[in-house]
Amino acid sequence: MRLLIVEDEKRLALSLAKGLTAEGYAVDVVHDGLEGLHRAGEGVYDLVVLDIMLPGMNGYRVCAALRAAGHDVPILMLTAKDGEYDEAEGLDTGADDYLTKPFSYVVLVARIKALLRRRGTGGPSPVISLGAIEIDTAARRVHRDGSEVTLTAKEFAVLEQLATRAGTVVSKAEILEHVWDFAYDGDPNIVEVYISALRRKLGATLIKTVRGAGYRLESR
Amino acid sequence: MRLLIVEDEKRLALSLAKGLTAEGYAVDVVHDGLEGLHRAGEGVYDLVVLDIMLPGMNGYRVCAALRAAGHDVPILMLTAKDGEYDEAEGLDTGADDYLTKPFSYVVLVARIKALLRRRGTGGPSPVISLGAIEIDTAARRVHRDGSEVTLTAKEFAVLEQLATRAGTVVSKAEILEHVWDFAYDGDPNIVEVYISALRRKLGATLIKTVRGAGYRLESR
DNA sequence: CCTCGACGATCAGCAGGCGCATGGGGATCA
DNA sequence: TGATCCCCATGCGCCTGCTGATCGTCGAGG
Repeated sequence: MRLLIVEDEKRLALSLAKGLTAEGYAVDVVHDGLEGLHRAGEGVYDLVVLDIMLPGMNGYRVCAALRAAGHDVPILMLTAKDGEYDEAEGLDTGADDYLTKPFSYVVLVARIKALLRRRGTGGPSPVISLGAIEIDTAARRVHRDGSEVTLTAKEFAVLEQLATRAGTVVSKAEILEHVWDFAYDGDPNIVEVYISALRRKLGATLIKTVRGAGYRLESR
Repeated sequence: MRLLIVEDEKRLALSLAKGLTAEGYAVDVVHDGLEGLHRAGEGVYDLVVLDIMLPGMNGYRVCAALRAAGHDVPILMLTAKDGEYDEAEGLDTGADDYLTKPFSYVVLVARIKALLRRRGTGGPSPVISLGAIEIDTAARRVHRDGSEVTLTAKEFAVLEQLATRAGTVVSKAEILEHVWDFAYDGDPNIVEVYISALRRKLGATLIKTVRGAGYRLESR
């Protein structure tokens, strides 16, 4: 699950990025509106946190431009409470939710999860069930034969990526793209390491290797 | 679905055009940067494949000019691997994706499909059914009379190529061009080797030899 | 109807690449 | 400062992909 934060207050941006990374999301940060538009346009993000007051291009215009280009990525807007910009305008341009500064971190995380849940399954069930394995994406917990398995943040992110596309082959490049952030430039071997860890914890049969193509999670 | 190819290497351009036409896209080709800019500016294309080294006007400038004029058509850039031009610069000018020569045809098609999908328009149906044989392109699985047949990456690629054009004759040269790199110049016998392997796994009757012309997959 | 040449099919063997496992070092958090 | 997590590096084994040689088949022409 990969997020983009477009926020020019460096301290706030850093703080959000750290917290969300700890939650298990892959987080990229940009400080400029135009840059934010380009990155969000890549289509690899599952959600965009978008400040309104930005250098380069303000948040409303970024949001409107994304929607005009046909992107339906969930957008959570941030704004200062003091007039000039207001909620209605934000929602008008196509934002999915809206938060007024200052806000508490837990509220932000709750809103993000709500938006992702809304997009993810459409229904109220954030639990993906695959044979003996159950994945609760909201609680970030995994059960095997009823007993809980503890996964690290990255392990969970890789599993989630495979699970949301269960039954189809996901290439190593795609996993890298969605789980790691854009600063990462390392060995694709890292994916194999995490696949290996997941197999050790969840059983060897769950994840199938498709040589030369990627990995596939059986849908049942 | 209409594509524009801006590429001055005539052989490569022709080859791409033929292959993509076979995939079901309508393809136009121009060999000059300025001409490419004009055509792309007409706004009738769903995607532009844009080489960087071009007579008239180089690819970066074409791309930048299109973006400056407000066009958001997806752009896939092509470039030779040897320095001077680099990825970052391409993406900076507003390209959506980027491919280094030499690249394999299947990779190119995958990127094109990914870009088009990102824009909301879906690709063709992933499951191809031919009599007793079923090909699931997303899961990379093939079933014969209901039971799964395991194919290697290359075997699958050859089969996929034949299947997308089921009922028509596909020449050995076309298969070579589409499945192997453009740079590949080995023994064309390799195609026969893979046809042989596919017949062994899927039954001898599925793939018909058209002597002197190529192979044909019966559509049912 | 037979012969011959060209094209296609198949097989075995080899080298290289891909995927997997493992251990260690660096960063981060309590 | 200890524990955990993440990433990198290395080595190894197996499978894949390709080559080259041989065998089979088709079709034309005498």
